[in-house]
Amino acid sequence: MNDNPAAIERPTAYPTAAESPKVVGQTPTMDDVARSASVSRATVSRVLAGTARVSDSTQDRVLRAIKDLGYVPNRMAQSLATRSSGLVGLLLRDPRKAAYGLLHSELQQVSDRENLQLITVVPSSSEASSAEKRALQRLLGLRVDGLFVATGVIGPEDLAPFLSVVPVVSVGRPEAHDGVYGVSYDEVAHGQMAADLLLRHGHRDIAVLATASSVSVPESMRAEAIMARLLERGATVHPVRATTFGIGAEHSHRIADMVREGTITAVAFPTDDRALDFLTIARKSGLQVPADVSVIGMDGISPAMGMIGLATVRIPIEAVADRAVTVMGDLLEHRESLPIRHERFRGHVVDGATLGPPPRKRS
Amino acid sequence: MNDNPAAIERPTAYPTAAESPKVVGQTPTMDDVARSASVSRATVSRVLAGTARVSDSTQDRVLRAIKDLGYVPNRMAQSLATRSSGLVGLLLRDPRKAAYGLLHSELQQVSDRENLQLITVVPSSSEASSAEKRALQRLLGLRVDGLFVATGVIGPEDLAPFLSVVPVVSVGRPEAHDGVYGVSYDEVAHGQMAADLLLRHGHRDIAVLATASSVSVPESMRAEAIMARLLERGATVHPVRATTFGIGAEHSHRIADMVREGTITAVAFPTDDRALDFLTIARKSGLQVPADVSVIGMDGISPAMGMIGLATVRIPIEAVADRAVTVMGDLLEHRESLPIRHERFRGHVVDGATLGPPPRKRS
DNA sequence: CTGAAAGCGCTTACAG
DNA sequence: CTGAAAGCGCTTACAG
Repeated sequence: MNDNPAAIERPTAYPTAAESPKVVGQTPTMDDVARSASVSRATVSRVLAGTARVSDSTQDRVLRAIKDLGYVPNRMAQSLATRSSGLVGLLLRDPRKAAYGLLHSELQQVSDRENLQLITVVPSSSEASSAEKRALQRLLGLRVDGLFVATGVIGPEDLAPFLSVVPVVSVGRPEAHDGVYGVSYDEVAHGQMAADLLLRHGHRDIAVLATASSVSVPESMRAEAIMARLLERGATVHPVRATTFGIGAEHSHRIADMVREGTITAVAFPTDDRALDFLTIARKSGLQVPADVSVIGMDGISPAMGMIGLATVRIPIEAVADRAVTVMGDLLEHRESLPIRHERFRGHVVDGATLGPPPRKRS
Repeated sequence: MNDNPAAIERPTAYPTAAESPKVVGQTPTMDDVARSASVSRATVSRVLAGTARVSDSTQDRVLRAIKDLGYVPNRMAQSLATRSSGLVGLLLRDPRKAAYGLLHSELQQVSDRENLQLITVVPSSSEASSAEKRALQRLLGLRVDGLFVATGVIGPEDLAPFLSVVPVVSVGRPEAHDGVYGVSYDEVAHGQMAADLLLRHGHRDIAVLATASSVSVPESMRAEAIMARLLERGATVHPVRATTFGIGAEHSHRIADMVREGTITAVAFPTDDRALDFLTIARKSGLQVPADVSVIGMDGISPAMGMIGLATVRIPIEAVADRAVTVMGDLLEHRESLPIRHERFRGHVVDGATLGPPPRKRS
């Protein structure tokens, strides 16, 4: 968990002020407000809801009391009474990944705009599947009105029991259950875009890092699409199989060797991270990019990417988040009338400094 | 919001299967379980709580019924009855930033380990201060038992009214209210570490990008600490004032000019991002790093950083998250007896390929 | 070991 | 426009 040796060091502690500043008071309740404003609970509730007509003077008194007491309505009680939490849950896979971070941020923005209250739960990454189930339970226990699932491991079978209870939108994951509305990336198109860009630069002998689908479905889809397109266009494909999710340096070395042997003039990766790893290793071993080999990645999210100049395909996270929230809004309004679909959005190619024409044949 | 032109494009839609697979059923309630198991609600509750003794046979019947009905206890009702939500809220600033992403992930891990149920709310970034207040309300409305605040903008005055109601731990932000327990980074030490590293490499004429404290308190603290240490050690400091939060290319160009003029041999940045920007610009304009100028950043979080080889100071996010959760656990157990402190953790220096000895004096 | 009942803090017909 | 009362789905003394 904590591999930072400094963590063990005693922290600098600055004892401050006194103990708890105030007496620990009970949170004021609607009854307190009612009493303080000399009205009934019902009236306070009405003022809060802003729906029914309330005379100005009572309204004022109630508002004052609320302010004075620092009253915050208890949503638990509200939702119990109304049978609706007003909350939309987000099951998020891994906040450390830039793509998920951006997705989280975007979903949040759009939800806010649409007046959906988003609350996020992250399954602890250990014990992936059971953790995701527990996180799911947490959200369902909160009786969220809707659920965004942006996480890979949880299977349709876990989701199925709840589909009839709460609208679920699967976000940014390629595979989707028939009973679940899906909004995701068009990974096949992305693969084709990457392939086409390499072809356009004149490459014909191309390595592709092909992640096993057991490791990552999206990565595998991308790689397969790249290879299919290249073959279709008559290029020669040199697949390099990756069977680990982590970035394995061996792949990068293997590919560097292929460059030196003159077997390939370009290489495509299913993620920017993997491409970056290759770039680092290639440069260290004296290869020039793009003079000796052209490189393209996929994702386009990391802010560092632009500075490095890596060519890539930018996945349309913003569009996906936007659409997912719209769909959720629709589902919440007229649940049964919306036919379930799986929508896929495509991003755009980002040309970069890692792309050039193939080097002349070495003699 | 959505600056991706592809977003407008019609998505590929794959209509799937049928409409909603099942009839929309009401979520089963504890009463349903009780009836199905022919016991009272109280007994179901006891089985769920696992506290009181229940005969094996009833227990079995209840468990069966729960499974059969797919019963998930309504936490809203539970917390209303127990006056405790069992939830700890996290107010998170910006999920897009790698440092926050990692913090989020770590807090999640540790909370899980400590059996705290973490739920996260992100203030929509627009209208910073009021959005944060709304997000705060959302969490308080949920009657969280504790609150992590990992966001800069919200002021002590907004927090104050709730301090007596719910334990608050401020995480990773340097300034902290006297009434709030703080666990953060020792930015002063970090600044000194960066300064010392440059000095150790023999540099004496050093530029420091100094962010205004109105822009970012942590950045400003770091920069001030770097400069103070350098001066203390007899080096010549060339401050470059930054007054925007975004990365301004002008600063990088200015610093590059100072290198060419021979004014400085090294430069320190208060964030890796800013350092990266300089690296990019410096290299484009023909400067060699570290041959012409040494560079150090601060943060050490982005995965790309290692590949680039940027020297930096790695902030101890893991240690801070770990400690923050421990503190929260203590506060939840024996609230009044824990004196409020502000603890600061220090990270460690990461030497990198962007550091070298000062170039010989140009003639 | 088990059940009846009160109560948690709200909302919402139903009557004025 | 306003209040009394029932009910949302649980938990927890209090009695058996």
